[in-house]
Amino acid sequence: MSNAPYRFDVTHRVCEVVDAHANLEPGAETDTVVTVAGRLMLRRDQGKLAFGSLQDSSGRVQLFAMAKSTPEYEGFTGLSIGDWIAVTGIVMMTRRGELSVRVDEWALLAHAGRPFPDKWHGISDPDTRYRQRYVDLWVTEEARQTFIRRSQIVASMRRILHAQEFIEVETPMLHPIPGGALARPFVTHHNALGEDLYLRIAPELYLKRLVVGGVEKVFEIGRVFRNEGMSTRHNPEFTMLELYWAYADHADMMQLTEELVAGIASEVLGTTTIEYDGREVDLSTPWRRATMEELIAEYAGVDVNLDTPIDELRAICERFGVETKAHYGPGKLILELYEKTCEAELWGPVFVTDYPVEVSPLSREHRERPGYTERFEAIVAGRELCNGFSELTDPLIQRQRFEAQEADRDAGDDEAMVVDEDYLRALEYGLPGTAGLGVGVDRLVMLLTGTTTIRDVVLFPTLKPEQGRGTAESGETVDHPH
RNA sequence: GCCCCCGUAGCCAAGCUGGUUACGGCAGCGGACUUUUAAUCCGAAGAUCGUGGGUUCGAGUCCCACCGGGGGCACCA
Repeated sequence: MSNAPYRFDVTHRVCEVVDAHANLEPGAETDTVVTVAGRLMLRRDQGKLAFGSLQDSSGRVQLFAMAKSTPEYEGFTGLSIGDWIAVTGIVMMTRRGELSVRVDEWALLAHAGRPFPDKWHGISDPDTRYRQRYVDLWVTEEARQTFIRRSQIVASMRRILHAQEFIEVETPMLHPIPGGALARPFVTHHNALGEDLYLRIAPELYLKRLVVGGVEKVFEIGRVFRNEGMSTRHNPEFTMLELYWAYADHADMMQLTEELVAGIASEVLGTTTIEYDGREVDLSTPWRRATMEELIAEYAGVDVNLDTPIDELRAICERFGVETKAHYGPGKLILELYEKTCEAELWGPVFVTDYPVEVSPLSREHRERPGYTERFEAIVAGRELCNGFSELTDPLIQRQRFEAQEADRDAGDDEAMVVDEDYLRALEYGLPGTAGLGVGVDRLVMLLTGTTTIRDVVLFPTLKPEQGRGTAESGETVDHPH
């Protein structure tokens, strides 16, 4: 059994020691005694002297040990890189001007039985970084910073929404009917119920039920699951912010969205001008608004709308290399054309508006443009950041939309929606004009941390199982000191 | 699901058109060293070259399959 202590009294975080003694003269010794703890990340032995670097969650500080004053000096110099230790001693400055804690007492808290990667080169293999994030976090400074920033971004998001009196809720992750988005779900099974359940693809329909229930401003930040391909911007489970705001419409929501994103950037980064992928992004408000058709005209140079003859639309799509299916109507064709020709080109931030009804089964029809909806997506750096709209509130129209979706499903579209009778029943009780928004939190974090792959903002991204490779069971030798 | 690329010791990493005992660095091990900063110096060691087949007198290198990863496409409110 290990004789490592069950608990240990630490008096200072490393950053507190560093901050409080930044201006010591070289060679100075204070009479401030501190106890710090962390991992030994480097060691430089020099005979009767030894230097080490102790790292905790707040930073690094040098350790200074002397054979004549450090107890069990041989044991100290025999520590492994990566060992968790606690050190008690005075704060001092070496002759070369490196702030240090003198090792007057020390204790081993946990031995690192596996060697840490190269102290200088770190880990380059992404597989190792994602699989063994516990190692990556110690070795890769940027990784640690990214996840700290992620926490700050989400905290800022909550702070801003709470300040506007939105209420945070949690709704089911196990859904009897997958709904609220066009996506393939993961299926699971509940034994006692004897029923299949679906991991949610969106919380949308539950949150709008809450508006029916009188929660006028509501949001949820949580995981959703989509059974789709993986890429630099797609992880099968990812985090969404969804919010609903009674009595408001899409224009209000666009304003809230840009203020939210710019506000988070200001709070967390101190600026609304950021750099992404080598280019500047100006998140300051207001953001440009442009209809989908205006953008198609701008980027593809063709004028299309819902009145364009469908044969002509198909021909245009083919000209731009868009793959079309027989059951696509004009709305779907226009959306496909937009996605092919515009989306990746849009640096933004820009709100793309006026999505066709055909591709927006939960959005309310545009008050001035029949066939279109009051829906918008914000595009930043060529990526979809969020989606929002004036919500469809009429239960009869919603039923028709669901039925149209089921027709698509019957035509072979396994991402189409199915009729949710309870949701329709909720709408029958009355949903006032309401605006809704969904934000991809991981993508927002990517944007604000300058990260180009979602795996760098998700602590444990989905990977294939490694099947025993590199695990203790594989017969690899592990150094057990006890 | 498709295409391209990658996989050499705990980590980083050479290895040109196939040619004998696979170059090094860090970490680890032994030794020297009382102010180092990726400490330095000396010494010894550590490799089923992702796995399995195949071609060849000879394979880390060429071919096939599989495993894992990366990028792209498809898919993706």
